[in-house]
Amino acid sequence: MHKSHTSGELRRDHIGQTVKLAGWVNRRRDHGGLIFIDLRDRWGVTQVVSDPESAAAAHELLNTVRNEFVLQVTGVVRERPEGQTNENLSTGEIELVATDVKILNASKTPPFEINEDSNVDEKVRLKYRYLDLRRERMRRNLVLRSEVTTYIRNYLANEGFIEVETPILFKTTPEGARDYLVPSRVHPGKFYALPQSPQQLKQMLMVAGVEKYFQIARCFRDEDQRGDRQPEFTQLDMEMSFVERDDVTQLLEDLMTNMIEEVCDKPIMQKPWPRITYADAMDRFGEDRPDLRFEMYLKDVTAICRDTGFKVFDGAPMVKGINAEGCGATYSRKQIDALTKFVQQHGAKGLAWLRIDEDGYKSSFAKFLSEEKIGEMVAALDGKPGDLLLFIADKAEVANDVLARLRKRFGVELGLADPNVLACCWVIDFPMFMWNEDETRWDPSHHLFTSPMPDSIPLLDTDPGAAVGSQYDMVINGYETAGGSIRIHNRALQEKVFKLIGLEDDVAQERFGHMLEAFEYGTPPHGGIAPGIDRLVMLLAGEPNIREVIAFPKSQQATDIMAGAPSVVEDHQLVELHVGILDEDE
RNA sequence: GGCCCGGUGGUGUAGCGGUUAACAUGCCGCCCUGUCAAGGCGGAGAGCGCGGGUUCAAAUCCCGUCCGGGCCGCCA
Repeated sequence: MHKSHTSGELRRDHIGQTVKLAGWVNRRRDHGGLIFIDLRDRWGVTQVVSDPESAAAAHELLNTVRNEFVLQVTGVVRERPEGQTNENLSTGEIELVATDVKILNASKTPPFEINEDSNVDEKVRLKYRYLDLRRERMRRNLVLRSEVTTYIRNYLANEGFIEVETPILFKTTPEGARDYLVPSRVHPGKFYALPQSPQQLKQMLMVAGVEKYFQIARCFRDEDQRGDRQPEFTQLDMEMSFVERDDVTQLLEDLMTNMIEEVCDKPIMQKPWPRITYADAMDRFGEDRPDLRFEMYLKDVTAICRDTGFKVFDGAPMVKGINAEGCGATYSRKQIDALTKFVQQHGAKGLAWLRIDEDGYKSSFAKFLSEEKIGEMVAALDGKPGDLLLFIADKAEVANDVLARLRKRFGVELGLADPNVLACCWVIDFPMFMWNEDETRWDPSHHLFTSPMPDSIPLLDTDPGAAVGSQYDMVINGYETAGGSIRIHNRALQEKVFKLIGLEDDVAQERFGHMLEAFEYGTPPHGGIAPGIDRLVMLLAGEPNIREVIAFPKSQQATDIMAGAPSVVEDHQLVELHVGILDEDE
């Protein structure tokens, strides 16, 4: 080893010992006759000091080093002089007096500061990701991520789970997201697909009698990027046999609660986690992934708004509102106009607003309504002087969606959503299907293998829209961080669901015949869930996007800026794969 | 596919029709034995993503394009 200790571990106890450290020059402070080097490695920083008298050669060499040089320093641990300790440093009570210095490697001046948390263009950070990862923020995130996965592995191993790897080269499933395809060399014209998740494979493991499976699995979806979406991402994929919904949610809730309290100092807002039905979530939050860190519930005032004589309200299927408390006093007309623009961008026709003053109202719509109706609306939203009430009148989907976005916007803008708290909850009782207007058929609201709740099985024949699925989502601070369900384990039921979502028999057979057949060989009841590791670590780390918790993320256009992927390939490689490139100029 | 924001020394920013393109930091040199974002003095470093246009004059205005980011669509 090039070092005997790390740069984070030397303390008073080591005083007098001769040790060897190796790491990077974090900072150099040259006093002429005396040079200080902050030597950094993954574990911390230790101050090295040159002694020009007893170690002239070492001093000379330290004269020539610069930031990010890689050094090996041999020296004696010494107590710092009276009044010279550094309380910001875990090693701040001691320093290493260099007796011998070796430059293990020099470094060019880095393109940005490694030793401070300065803002740097993402382009530059991603191009030099190996330098970006040296910085404290990224180092901390890498460590946190490792702690999360290590904790999960140990916990699940203790619970009797086994980790099984599943193929990366698998089969296309066109009913999901767009697949990444890999051409087959030995089968001209045929393609593997990278898995969007190991869904089918983990169910096959249940057929295989594994009973308790997990995997830290890489998943691939060829869709456009967002701050919380990358083309490849990581899930804790889990599946269990002989379980019901509450067994799965209980296990995951225990795992997550213990894990979070072990690796993260953010408190969990409520334990046990609230369980919210889909209907309740839509009613109070307008969405199925509510941010529970603050209230500002949506209030349905449709009934009040009937027969008002105001066309916008009378004609709308739904009128719903929120109370931005205190904003009546603080929001300017210009800010309200910005909110109007915001809701229009998301599909609402307009924003009806009402400011409550001490002596009356200021409003975009009050003049069209009776004093009495306005009083009822204000009462419904608990409005008081200084408040700003905002209403959307539209189809239920639009009113809910837009108000949910407004609510989340206020959560940030008004500082209602405490970034240091984790509000975890379960959303349950999802509808089994969502009506797809464009294709005039039912779409599964989770995926095609989700079982209906036992009571809902008869509804598949009579009223599919009313059927409740066994799906459960784990939501943290408004992010969907896991989704799972109890699966169908019966061929006839699976075929019925395929039929309902418009999968022709022969297509179902071609794509999922292996599963249907497997269900005929003693498949146990089973279910599972898959938390997204990237989002989870992002929330624990308090980062604004998942790129910050992925060592080598892709850009928004799905490229690797450091290596330059994707790239052109040699013609002979294409020939081997029986692949040609279309000329798309026309 | 669409909308929005951004691209100016190595890095982060200012400048938004006429400037010697400014500031901070980093970098280089000299001085300096107790600093820890060390300090002092001096210096080098960009012609403003790229291409075209308007203008007497463009980093500043217009068009196109590339790149990064946010969002809509998309994400069973």
